[in-house]
Amino acid sequence: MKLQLQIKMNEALYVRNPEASDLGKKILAHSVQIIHKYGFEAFTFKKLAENIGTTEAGIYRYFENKHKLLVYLSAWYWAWLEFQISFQTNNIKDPKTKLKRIIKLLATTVEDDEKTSYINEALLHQIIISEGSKAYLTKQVGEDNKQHFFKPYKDLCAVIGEIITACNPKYKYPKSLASTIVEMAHFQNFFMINLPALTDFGKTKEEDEIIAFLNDLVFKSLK
Amino acid sequence: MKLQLQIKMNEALYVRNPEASDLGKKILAHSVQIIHKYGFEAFTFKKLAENIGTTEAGIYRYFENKHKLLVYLSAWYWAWLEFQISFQTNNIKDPKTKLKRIIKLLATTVEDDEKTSYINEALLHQIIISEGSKAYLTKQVGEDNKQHFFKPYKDLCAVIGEIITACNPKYKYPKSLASTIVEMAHFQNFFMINLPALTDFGKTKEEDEIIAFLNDLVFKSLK
DNA sequence: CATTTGCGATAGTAATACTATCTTTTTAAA
DNA sequence: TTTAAAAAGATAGTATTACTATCGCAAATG
Repeated sequence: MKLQLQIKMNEALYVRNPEASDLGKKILAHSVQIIHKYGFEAFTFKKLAENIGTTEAGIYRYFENKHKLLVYLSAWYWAWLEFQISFQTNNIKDPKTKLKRIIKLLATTVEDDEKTSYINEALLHQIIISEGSKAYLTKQVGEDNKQHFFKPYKDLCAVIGEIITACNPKYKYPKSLASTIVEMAHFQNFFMINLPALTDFGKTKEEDEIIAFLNDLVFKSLK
Repeated sequence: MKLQLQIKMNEALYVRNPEASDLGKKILAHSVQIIHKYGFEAFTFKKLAENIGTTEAGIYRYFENKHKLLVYLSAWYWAWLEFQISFQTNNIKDPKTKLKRIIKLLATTVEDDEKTSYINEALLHQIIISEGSKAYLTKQVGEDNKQHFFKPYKDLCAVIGEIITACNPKYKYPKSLASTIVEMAHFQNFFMINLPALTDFGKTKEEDEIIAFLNDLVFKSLK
């Protein structure tokens, strides 16, 4: 028997639950492929529909617009990542070891997770690196936040913030440090590949160096 | 006599130099206003043209498309900020004092600079916080980088990286730390205002706390 | 005085981001 | 097994966006 991981998504993110039908799952699967290939700007519902073999109207039955779809994918990613983290750090008692493990998970290219058949996590991870911030860098961020669209992201940062506090209860900026390492795990990766002058890893292009940088940053901060 | 600060911009960023004519300056001035008010997604050349009292075709004579205009504004901002920084830290010899001053300049709301009449730096600063990353978070980042569109940003980070090295020549990640503080000076500000759960400053919403956080982060890293 | 240039005005096109409606197929409850 | 509701397919249509092209006037330039 195969385990299936189901993530309960905020209902306001979709018109019809894409995880509850075949077409819905295809929409998720193919949108990940297309956004990864062409970028979010060039991604349209028409292309997606053609790619799946359905019509534009068919997509609109699931998602109001492409922004909502991006927010959906982003929320899904953070929820999935939080599960990965809680799973993979489950037995670790020492908060420092735990934090190290988390940094590694944040900054490492993920492999496609068999537990979720329709979403390719490896591609989604790439998408979140280069398109993820566009989910909240908008004029509607306030509205979207009121509807709890960013809850998975905030939850993850909260969890990391608590572990930071467990490492050093006197440290004054656990939440900001948490959001810093989450953002930087992605940005330093993007810079390393695309704007290498902004990093110290341009030559080797090794994720391990990003991990070393983030560990240095965090554990010196907590000393 | 009034001093005029002229920033020499990359010629590939525009079709016709906007700083060399009246209409061009109006395009810069009004695009800052409109992007600030409606956000970059809702900003169109048609709205801009109507706002100025010219036609769409008139705008296209200056900028190929709105992405180029955003990259232009972003490049202008970083070039302007680097000048501000070099000006305001000119006499400071101690690299630590210098770095502190820079962090303050990065994280502080700027006032409109009288030296540049047509661009409102205070608004532009806000724009760069919420739209700035969209200049490079695209599929064309490689092409754009080849044409040196991000040179002002990279130059600023390089300058900061050198001061970091001057503070502690043994520190292994000066460039990554530089890009981290530049990005975080903006992101923590955005989060503080829009997604306060991601920061430790949600209650007070004080820029000074962001500065304190960044100082803590940097100087513990360099110890 | 001739000429470039800058700009306004107008027109047109392909693509995007939707909305609406009607029909057929699938599913699931009576 | 029938029946009706839900999902999906097919088609059409609209407003807006993101451009490109052309023309002619007026001011600056040489």
